[in-house]
Amino acid sequence: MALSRTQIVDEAYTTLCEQGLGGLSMRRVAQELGVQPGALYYHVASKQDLLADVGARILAGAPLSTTDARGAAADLRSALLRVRDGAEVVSFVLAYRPEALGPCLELYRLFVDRFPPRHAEWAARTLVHYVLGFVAEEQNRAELVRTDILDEDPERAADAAEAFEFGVDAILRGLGTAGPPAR
Amino acid sequence: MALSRTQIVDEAYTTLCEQGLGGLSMRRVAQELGVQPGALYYHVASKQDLLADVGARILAGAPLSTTDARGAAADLRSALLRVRDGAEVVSFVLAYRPEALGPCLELYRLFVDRFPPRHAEWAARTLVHYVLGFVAEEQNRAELVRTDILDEDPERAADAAEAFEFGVDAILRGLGTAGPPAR
DNA sequence: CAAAGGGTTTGAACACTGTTCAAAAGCTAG
DNA sequence: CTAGCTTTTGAACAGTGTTCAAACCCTTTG
Repeated sequence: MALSRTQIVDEAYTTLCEQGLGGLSMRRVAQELGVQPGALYYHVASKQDLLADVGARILAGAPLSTTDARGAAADLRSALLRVRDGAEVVSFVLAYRPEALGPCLELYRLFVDRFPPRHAEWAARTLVHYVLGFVAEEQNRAELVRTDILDEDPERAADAAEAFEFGVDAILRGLGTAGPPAR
Repeated sequence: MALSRTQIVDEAYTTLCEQGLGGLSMRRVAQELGVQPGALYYHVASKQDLLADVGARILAGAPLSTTDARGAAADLRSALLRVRDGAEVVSFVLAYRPEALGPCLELYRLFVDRFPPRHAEWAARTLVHYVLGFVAEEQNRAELVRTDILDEDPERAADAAEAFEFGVDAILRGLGTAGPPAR
């Protein structure tokens, strides 16, 4: 059967899940598809181009809540955590081709009735930047643990969800959106 | 003169400023020092090890305010912006060797009299994650512009500082720390 | 049925990357 | 001057993203 862009993105996504960003090479994807590396470049302009689609797929896997910002942030975090180095990939795509990340920026709808449009977008980005920063560190650490460069830190791991929510709640409180009352 | 670790870190820092992370290779650093690549590995365990020191140097360049969280966030952003891909490097080091980033995590002192220690650290990390996420996107975009993959967006660039402060203020408001009153 | 014309894939090459290690070189203390 | 230690070399290993002429396969036309 003829190779297709979708097939390549699928394989890249799978490889990313299994091997992380460090193990995701064009050559490996090609090999997994039983094809020479050069063949990929007929369907895909560059590795970055391919990554943009992979980033979109990461977010497509778990749609964000459209009614509750607190829930949406949690949804985003767990979508990212499902894929090794998910935050790093999505963070890159956010700069490279933000339009590929539709669902992510749809988040701003949650703020649009509380802010002028310009500020609603900033509010959404504040939340997204926090989530990406938080999960990027989480996953960077996980990769280092996997290669025995770092020891696991069970205490930190156990607190991760709570620490994450602490930040989300603070941000939402500051944005004047629904959240638990200030303590 | 004999090669030294400091000399290598200096050269790596300079190369990072001039060429970005994509142009920072062990071979290039070696060449710039008039030395064979292998020589570096007598003074440095790995590229990651080297990057940890470079990350520390990035932050050392501009010490953070120790009295004002809003100012400290701005200081952190401008320290990162001074160096190409500064946020990506520091973000990695935050996971790889956080103790090398002393000044960055000292930020938590600003929250220590308002929260129990555990929460003070989370508060500091919330701010740091946001700043890193924000600047990482800024700089990723800048790198893509530099390689003509993206067009410059003057409108976004002009608003960057304001957007950044919008987020910082929201976070600090949510954390219950000094900041402008809610609008 | 054959030939022409795509679209698709190959195979090889280019110019790189981080890292290792035996051997050589440089230097200093005895 | 020489033994011994620190430092550097040079070469190699096993990869990386990307390009491109040439070959291949398949469909459509004569």
